[in-house]
Amino acid sequence: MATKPHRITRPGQITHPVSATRYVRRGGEICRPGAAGRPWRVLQGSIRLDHVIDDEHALAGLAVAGDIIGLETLLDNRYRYQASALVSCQLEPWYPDTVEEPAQASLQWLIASQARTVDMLALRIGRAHERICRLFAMLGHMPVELPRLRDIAEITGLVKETVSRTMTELHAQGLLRQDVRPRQSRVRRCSSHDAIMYA
Amino acid sequence: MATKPHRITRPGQITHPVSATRYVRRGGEICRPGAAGRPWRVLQGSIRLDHVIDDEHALAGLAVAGDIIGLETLLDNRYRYQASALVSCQLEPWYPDTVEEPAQASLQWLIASQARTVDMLALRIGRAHERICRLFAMLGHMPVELPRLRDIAEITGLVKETVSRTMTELHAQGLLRQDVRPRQSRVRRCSSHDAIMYA
DNA sequence: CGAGTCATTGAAATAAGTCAAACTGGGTGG
DNA sequence: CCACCCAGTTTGACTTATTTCAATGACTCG
Repeated sequence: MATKPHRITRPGQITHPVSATRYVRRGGEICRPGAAGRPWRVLQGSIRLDHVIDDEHALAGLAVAGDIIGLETLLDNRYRYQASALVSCQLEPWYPDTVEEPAQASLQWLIASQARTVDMLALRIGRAHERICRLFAMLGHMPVELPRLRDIAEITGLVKETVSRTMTELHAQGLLRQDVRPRQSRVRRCSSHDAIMYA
Repeated sequence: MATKPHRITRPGQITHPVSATRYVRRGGEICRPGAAGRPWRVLQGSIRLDHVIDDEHALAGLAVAGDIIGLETLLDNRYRYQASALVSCQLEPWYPDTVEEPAQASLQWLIASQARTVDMLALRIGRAHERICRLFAMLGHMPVELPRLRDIAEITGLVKETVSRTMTELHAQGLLRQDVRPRQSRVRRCSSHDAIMYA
């Protein structure tokens, strides 16, 4: 707080809504189902959405730069999915464009959502290295920061060991930049305080 | 024809448009991307949606009884996906409920779409028999008519041989009704005339 | 420094894919 | 009307990519 003024870790404590850009580090939780909140636009990074039911979680979607998450909050102010950062993310609050006709806009979101579904499904067929490369393509080619192997595994429907071996292979083939390795960075113990807000 | 009056096998030959209910037989095409059309409500049966690009097709979604397909036509009157009947289907034209606020309704569709995505993704992880059983659960337990093995395979991300073997297994375990076998019925040569309309 | 998570590696087990061949049954055309 | 055709299905033998299980190393964070 002292070194980073205006930092807020709890929703509802927004101090200076001048620029409410929100930074979430790799592995951090962005929102949880049932919690109150608003939609966000992803400025940077990539996000996984999970459907959580009885502490079982199932992959529900991916969001990359430009996408809007939490649209369902427009309905009743509640998140339906858990969102967590695959890599470090930058978000900004998003408000519906009142200029555009609401129904039209909603249809656009629907179409975008369905298009994303096609890509997601494709991440679960084919060989391991195909799946992983396809994922990287979705997240933006040549990522500087790599998602956790566990995340990659859960998204592609592989196990983490397979992902690890495949990544090693990809490195050997020069398909990944030398410096891009997943080994670094342990995800901070997730205590719902991973979000860092700048005012 | 003698025993089943009013049966028509070619579109364009609608005789009595009193009820525009549309019947499509297993394997039949319901709509194709780019074509003009309207939304339909699925009354019976189940449908696969495919994203077609350069005669490559990728599974894009599933629709079961109660679902509405072709919502995107509200935007520009054009279908985005190819829809074909996994099993024989009954459809009726669907019109947006003007009573409900459009944006609200659109959000509901979006939420439904995302929920369906979760289920679809689940069809591509786990063992073959788990995937297939999960699919049947989605399509409504204990289907009387079975989708083509090829469809089951493409939806679950397996190959048709694996599906065939697994089905045999399921039969042996009594998990499928004796009379429910996929072997019957060859899908009619698909010349865009598979729709059957009743007046 | 320990605790815990994440990543890596190896060896063995196996479920699923591949390739090939035969069967099936309903359309279709002669 | 019937033989043929063909998509769909079934089955077998073989291959292999991936999972599983287990153990170790690496790095963060408290």
